[in-house]
Amino acid sequence: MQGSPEISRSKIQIKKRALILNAAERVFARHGFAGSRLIEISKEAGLPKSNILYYFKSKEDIYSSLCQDILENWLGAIGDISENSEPSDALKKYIVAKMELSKKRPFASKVFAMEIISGAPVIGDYLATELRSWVDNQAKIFRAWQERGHIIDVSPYHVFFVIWAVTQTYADFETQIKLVLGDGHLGSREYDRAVKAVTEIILNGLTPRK
Amino acid sequence: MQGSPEISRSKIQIKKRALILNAAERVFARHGFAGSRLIEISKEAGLPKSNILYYFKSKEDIYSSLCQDILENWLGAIGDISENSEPSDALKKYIVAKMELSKKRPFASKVFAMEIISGAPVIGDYLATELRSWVDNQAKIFRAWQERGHIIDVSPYHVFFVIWAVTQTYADFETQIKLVLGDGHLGSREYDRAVKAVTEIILNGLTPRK
DNA sequence: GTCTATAAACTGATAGAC
DNA sequence: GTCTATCAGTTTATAGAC
Repeated sequence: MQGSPEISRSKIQIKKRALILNAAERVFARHGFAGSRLIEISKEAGLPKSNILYYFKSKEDIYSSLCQDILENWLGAIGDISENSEPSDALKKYIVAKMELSKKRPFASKVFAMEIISGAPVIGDYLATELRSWVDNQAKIFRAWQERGHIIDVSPYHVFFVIWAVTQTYADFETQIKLVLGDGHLGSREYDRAVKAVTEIILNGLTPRK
Repeated sequence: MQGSPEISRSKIQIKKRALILNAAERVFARHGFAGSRLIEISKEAGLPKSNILYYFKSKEDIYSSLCQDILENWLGAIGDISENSEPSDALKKYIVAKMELSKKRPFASKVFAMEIISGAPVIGDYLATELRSWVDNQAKIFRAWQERGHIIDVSPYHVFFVIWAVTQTYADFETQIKLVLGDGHLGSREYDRAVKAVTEIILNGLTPRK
């Protein structure tokens, strides 16, 4: 997960690399790293295969560049949970932001899902360091809320596992959801229903009863 | 998803096929169908590669047999939700059963996750017919509960998507959970905490406030 | 920068000896 | 039933013409 800070690229390089990463995202989302073929990425990108290996030195290079790109995009899109806000406001914002991300970039979510199911060979280091310390910090805020009686007394870590699971399922298991709903596509109306159900269940679920 | 009812097999065939399917479950869980190699399955099973293709006619045959096996196992392990019981009792039973299945057979859960993320080419038909009609029936029970004011008014379908996502995350994203918790393994103590958190959040989340 | 040709290694599956 | 040998097709990656 080391950055590539010193590499200077021309305009066309930046453009083509972005085109290839975009195509790779769709291919890796469907077959994972090991199951994906360069020729499929090249077809998806509308480029000859050898052109792909001109812009990236290997299949692994494409994959790790993609993972890094997704990671940076996600970190930018989702903010922290601030201690000063009301728990319900802060959590709602977080959940809605994650649901929007699932809707906006479902293939990125699928690439991550496959990567983690495969044992996180590429992003494992990030999970164990940056993500872990981020969750540790958020957990402190949760504990403060719990001491004030604002949310129920459950492990904050598992609250995050629940939120992640639920919000990402609408990207990762889109196929299943479509087939069970009998809908050709997960339209905006159904997606709104999903956001409503998810936020209601989790927020209500975390709120104590007197 | 058609059964193979008429095929008679000797004892050794049954035994070796089970051994191979067990090995294949671990391999497919890690790399998905397209990313898995017969040689890896053979190593995992402790058999020479050509022996694998003596007991199964192709890689696809292994995979679809495995999917069918998992499906039957799951249908047997998890019962329906009965209308007559209290919603909280019925739902708690269902959630705990799903959590136990995730703990007991995590690789099976991962195979399914990868299959669905890949667009469900093999189990798609099952999802669109059997699973869909099962959920349709359960949804009616939910609607009855909602009319009596026993659970909150959200789409029953999304309640299932939430429950599935949360219970399966402890199998599928086990790697991430371990790394974030900083634990070498998801021990029984932590798993109990997970079951507690998940059931509390969902049951509390579905219970109306007067 | 782009594309054809091809090397070098691998993969699913089969044939046939034991 | 088990195992070695091997075929035919594929895959990543490189060399070199344009």
